[in-house]
Amino acid sequence: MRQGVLDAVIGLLMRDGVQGITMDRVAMEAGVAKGTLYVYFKNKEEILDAAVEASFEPLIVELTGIMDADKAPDKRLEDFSRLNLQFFDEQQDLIRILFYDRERIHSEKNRFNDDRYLTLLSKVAEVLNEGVDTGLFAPMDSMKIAAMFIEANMGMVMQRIRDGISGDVEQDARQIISIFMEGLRRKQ
Amino acid sequence: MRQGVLDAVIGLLMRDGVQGITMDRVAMEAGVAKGTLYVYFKNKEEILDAAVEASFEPLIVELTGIMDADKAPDKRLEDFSRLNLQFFDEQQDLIRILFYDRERIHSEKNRFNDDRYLTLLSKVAEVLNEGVDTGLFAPMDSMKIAAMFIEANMGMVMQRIRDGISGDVEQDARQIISIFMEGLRRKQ
Amino acid sequence: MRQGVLDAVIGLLMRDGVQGITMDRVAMEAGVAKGTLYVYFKNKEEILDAAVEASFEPLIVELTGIMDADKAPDKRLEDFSRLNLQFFDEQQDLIRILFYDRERIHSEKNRFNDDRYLTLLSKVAEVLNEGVDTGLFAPMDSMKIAAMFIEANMGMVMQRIRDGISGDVEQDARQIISIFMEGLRRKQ
Amino acid sequence: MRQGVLDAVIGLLMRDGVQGITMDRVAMEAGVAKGTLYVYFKNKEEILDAAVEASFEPLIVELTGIMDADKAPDKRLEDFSRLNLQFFDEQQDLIRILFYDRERIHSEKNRFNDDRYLTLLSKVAEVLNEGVDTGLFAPMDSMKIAAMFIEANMGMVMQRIRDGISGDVEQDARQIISIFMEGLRRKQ
DNA sequence: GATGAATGAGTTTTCATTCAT
DNA sequence: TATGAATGAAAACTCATTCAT
Repeated sequence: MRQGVLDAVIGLLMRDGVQGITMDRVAMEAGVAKGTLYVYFKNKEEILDAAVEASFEPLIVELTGIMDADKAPDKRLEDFSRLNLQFFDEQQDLIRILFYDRERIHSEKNRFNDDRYLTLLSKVAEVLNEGVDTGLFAPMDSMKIAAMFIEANMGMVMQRIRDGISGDVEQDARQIISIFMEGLRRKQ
Repeated sequence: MRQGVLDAVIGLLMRDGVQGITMDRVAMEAGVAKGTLYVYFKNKEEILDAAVEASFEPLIVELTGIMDADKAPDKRLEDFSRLNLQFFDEQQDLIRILFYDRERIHSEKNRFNDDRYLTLLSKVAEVLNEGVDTGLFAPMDSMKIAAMFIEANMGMVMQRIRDGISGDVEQDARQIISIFMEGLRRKQ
Repeated sequence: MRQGVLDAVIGLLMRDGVQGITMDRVAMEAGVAKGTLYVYFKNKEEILDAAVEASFEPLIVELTGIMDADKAPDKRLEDFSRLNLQFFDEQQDLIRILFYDRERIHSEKNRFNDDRYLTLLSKVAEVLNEGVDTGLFAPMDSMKIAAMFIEANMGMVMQRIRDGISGDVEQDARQIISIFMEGLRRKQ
Repeated sequence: MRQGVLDAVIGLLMRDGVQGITMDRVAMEAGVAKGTLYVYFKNKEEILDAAVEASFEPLIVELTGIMDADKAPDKRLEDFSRLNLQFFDEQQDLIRILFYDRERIHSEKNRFNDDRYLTLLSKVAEVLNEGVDTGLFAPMDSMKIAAMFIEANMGMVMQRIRDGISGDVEQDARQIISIFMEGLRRKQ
């Protein structure tokens, strides 16, 4: 039931965007009565939050798993990029939710989203630090670089979407890693 | 008058976010009657768009100028990063608007924002292409890299804000450029 | 407009009681759109409070005037009783509101009603004190006696209503005063 | 079970007032399922009525007993006042219920409350009549005076509560009786 | 008897927009 | 131009009641 409602929200979110979400529509889409929504969720905000949470859960879990994997740091970052691109290729409409989500990141109300994002951020920073410790990377302010890395990945995701998912994931993931590993400069 | 209304919207957007914008509040903040808003703007959407346009106009103009400057491509990218960081250091509340704006980028309604963003994106891509042409950069899919670059810059901006604007702009700008130029890998 | 809404509320309150008040009905009765109600009042509670306030305003004003009149204290109390009985004879449906109102008096939310009631209470107590000062009354805890006096008057009002407004006002007012002046005991 | 539900209602009534009563809350407070309430009571109204009935039962029983006691009428009235003050000193939150109850007295639905109140009223009137018959009191419209007496007692109760239960019960009870017996006028 | 999930009609509230002045 | 009172459609939310288990 709860899950059914969340699925309905995700569906509507994908189809009509955040502004298109009304409790009426959610109820209809979920095939329950409007009042039922309030049995499981306190109010609209809570439904939206739960839906966003639910839709990114799998990605977060997998990305976190990757960050903890037993591989070289640069390989893990590459896996991160690959998985990220894949996920949004398949769920590109979720981008819209992501932006909804991101806006909330900086709102005072929603600590949870902050936490989730920040946890991932820290995980990436840890991997960068590992890379520094093992002599793979030069010393850096790892939190800032982690933020850059995540956002750069999202930039690539969005550009792919604008292009209509052109090019394959593998190649774009390597492209990201190549830049972060080697920079843009031509090697002579 | 028109400008006063736009300033009011910006103020509200900064203070309360997109959800906090109502025509009532805009009118009150601008010190005009609600009906007056409709003398200058067709509807709410137009007001929002115009306000976002107005607030990012200076940044866009300057960034565009930088992209067209007569400097080496890598220097121009460095200037881009520096200006970007500076702008958001001074106007960090505008971040909220940015997210509003971003969400709209992917909505079907708002061609303008798309255009503005895409124009900048193209400008950056052009610079990258110039760099490729002059042998400074290796060949690349310049639109994707441009998207990554812009988003990576925003990642840095956001991390700076989360840190409470720690570290100076100059250093962080160089950090971004260093990564995109040289990558993360330790030089032996 | 505001007044029209209040009149509508009073009308509904008299006809259907507090529970029968809905914003829909109020709007319909007042002949305005539902939304208009929210132009003049913040919410339902405020409308109810304002309506109760408005309906007792005349009585309060007159009773206050009587308490300040230039007459002997016992005469003023007699006038109080007479006016009170008269008012509720004419507006007996307001009794219902009064009871609604009284409930609110002791709720934590509604300071205003408290104030209004307490002001009248103090006025009556003052008159009693004057009577004590001039040697007309024996010393007393005037606030408590004032409360008793007001409530005793309301008891009479209610019994008159239960009886179907039997007996004339003049006689019942004198009855009240006679008790408070002379007590129930038979004079030999 | 039934009693547990009634206790729950009383508790809620005391804590949050009439408006705060929902079947949900009653069920939760009583520690039963919502549906169970409908096994023992037909609907919400019946629950409220039964709860009010239950809470005033002890007072009513005792007051009635006092009215039937084998004492002089004025002594019985004094006992009435004393018991009344005591009861509400101990249960002052019940005042709220009383007002709820009073509102209902004048509604068409609730015959029971009316009956209960009117029974007490009649009892008091009977005592007054006895007093008249035995030559203790002057002739009077005993129902009206009974109503005044009861309400005057409630006025004292409420003033005591407003004062924070100042003064002792004994003294205030005597004060009420003194007024009804001798009036306010100074004895020379 | 007891449950509690589900209901949906009814209610309050919001707010972009209009329009007579 | 400027106003601001009025609108009403749409939205959020409440809660007494039912019913299959």
